[in-house]
Amino acid sequence: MPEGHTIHRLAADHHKAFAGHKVRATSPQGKFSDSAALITGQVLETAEAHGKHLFLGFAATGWVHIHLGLFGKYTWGTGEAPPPTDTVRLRLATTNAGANATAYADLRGPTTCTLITDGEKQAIHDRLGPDPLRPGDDGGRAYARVSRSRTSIAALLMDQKVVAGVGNVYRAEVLFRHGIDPYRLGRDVTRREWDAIWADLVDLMREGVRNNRIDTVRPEHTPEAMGRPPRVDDHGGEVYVYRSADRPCLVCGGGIRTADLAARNLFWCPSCQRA
DNA sequence: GCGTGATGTTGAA
DNA sequence: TCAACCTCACGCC
Repeated sequence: MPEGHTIHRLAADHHKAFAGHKVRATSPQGKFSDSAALITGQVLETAEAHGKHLFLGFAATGWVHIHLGLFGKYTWGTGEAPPPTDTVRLRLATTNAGANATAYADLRGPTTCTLITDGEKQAIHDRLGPDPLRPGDDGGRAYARVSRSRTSIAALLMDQKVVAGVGNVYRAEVLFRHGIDPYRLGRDVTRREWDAIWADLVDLMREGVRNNRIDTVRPEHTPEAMGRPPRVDDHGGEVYVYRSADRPCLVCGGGIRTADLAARNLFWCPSCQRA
């Protein structure tokens, strides 16, 4: 689940469910118990995302900083919350006992779930690059780094100091959509190419927030439009190359390749993506 | 029941 | 470059 679109969606969902409400916070799993005690009874003022970082704002107490890492997941529900399982790091629930349906959110498996100050939050923003999903963030700032770098564009896109929020799926897909070989060096990416990549990330990731999944295939290339069997993938969305090494390229019919790059799986179509 | 892998990041070697 | 961390679903006995 967790690339930037997931986190921005979570920020919006927290806002909708909890903003302006006193919350009840518990940590059945234990690691957040002390902080949960401080949060309980406080009003959630705001929820914000930058890249893959989620910030829940409680005026009196500071911010809850959450990073899902690779395994972190949220489960949402309305009505009476069932007894939490013992891996729930943080359960937030509304406190109104009246006629309104109560809401709860269970967080499991995050890399980070801690209480931080304004200053600590600012330090996180400072070390993150521009985020295609933050209005006003500037892709040109990312290009300043990309264009000076002898690192591959595939590695640069995953570097959160360069662009915040892109993960392994968007990385593979946006490079495919722009016909760029993942091993091309950053400094060999033109300004025009980068501007197109950035604009595309803005579109794709907004769509990702809307649908809560990653879809990158243009209508004319869907398996249906190409007369191929529909794709079944547990990640849920329709993609060109991510985890697709077992099927022909939707555009050229050639083989999708996969390789290790910096301990992550890379996917690309060598005939559609030229150096 | 056991082994595996996954949309991520950090910190030590 | 590598191990560590966090959780769960899936395939294969």
